[in-house]
Amino acid sequence: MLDLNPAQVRKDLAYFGEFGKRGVGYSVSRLRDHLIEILGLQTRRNVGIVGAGGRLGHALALYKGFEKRNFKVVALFDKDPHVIHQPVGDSGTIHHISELPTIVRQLSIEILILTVPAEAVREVFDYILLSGVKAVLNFAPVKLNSTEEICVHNVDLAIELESLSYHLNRPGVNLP
Amino acid sequence: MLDLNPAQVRKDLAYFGEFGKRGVGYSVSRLRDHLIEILGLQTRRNVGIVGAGGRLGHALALYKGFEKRNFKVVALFDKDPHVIHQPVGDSGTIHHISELPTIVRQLSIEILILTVPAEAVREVFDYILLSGVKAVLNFAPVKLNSTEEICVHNVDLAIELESLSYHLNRPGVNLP
DNA sequence: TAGATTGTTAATCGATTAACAATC
DNA sequence: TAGATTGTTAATCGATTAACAATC
Repeated sequence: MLDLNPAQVRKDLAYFGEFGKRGVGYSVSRLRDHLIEILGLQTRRNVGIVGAGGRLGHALALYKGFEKRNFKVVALFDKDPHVIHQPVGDSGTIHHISELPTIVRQLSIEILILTVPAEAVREVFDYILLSGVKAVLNFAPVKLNSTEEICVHNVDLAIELESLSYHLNRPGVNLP
Repeated sequence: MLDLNPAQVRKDLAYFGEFGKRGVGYSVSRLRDHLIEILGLQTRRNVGIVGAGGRLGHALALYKGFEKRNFKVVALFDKDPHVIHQPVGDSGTIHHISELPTIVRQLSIEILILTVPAEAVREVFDYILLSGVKAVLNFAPVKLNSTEEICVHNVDLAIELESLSYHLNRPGVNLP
């Protein structure tokens, strides 16, 4: 499914330890447990959404898929005074971003999802750095770089479309 | 900004042609034009959203950022009879997915964005294959593989969080 | 013992980087 | 000519794959 050959799978697993028995194979359920452990997926992670007043933030706040994968949206933030105190689903009401550092610590939030417009990113990111959070998933079309302090994953929807546009121009170069 | 060295930039450009003058450098605006040409971003691409009745589909349908990057959402689709004929922004009303193949051809849609629940993916993807569209951006948590026929990019939000979870477990391994 | 499968070492391949001739 | 910068070839590095001993 992932286009890997057996040697590569064994090599990658070897990086973390020995999980199989020579001549026998791997126990699927025990291997699964090891992978959950390696990825840190045993413990539920608390997540906050910054820009929850926007449509994307709203959609993600109400998305049921995160709970199934052991992530829980526990707090919502926005800059716009009009949406503050608005309730969204069962993640409580929207807080002003100035409260972010305090609430992140109070609720042990480990990951922040950023869904603010490009213009707001710099200001909001300062609050995020202040909060001490170590992981950010950024949907704003502004690349944020990871540092020793904080790990950022950037998801830029327009770039995804641009990448598909490139493939449309050269048929046959589809495959991975 | 991208952590590339000069040699790598020259190498990558060389793959597509010669865009600079030795001893002088690159003309920024002409290089920009060449890159736009290579990525196929001169022409506006028509986009359809499948699963526009859901919150994510709805958010993407109303997102202003795509137009700025030369993509236009021209049609919306869903399976749910309750949302059919509902208007969303200025992309018209929501059509039933059975109309997808016809409308894709009528409106010259080149890219489809998939925002349906996991259970609906298989059924919907059959209509997509039927439509002959060559590029798909899939947000459903079900990996779809590219073929000679169709190029699929998968964006799985839960996997992004899981990846961040892994980094939370090993501080210092943040950098790219 | 014969067959199978792991973990690991060695060989291969491709991508990144360094070096340099060509050019302004 | 001296200095700078490209395009390209060669060297280096790392990742993938193949081979094989260890083990059941």
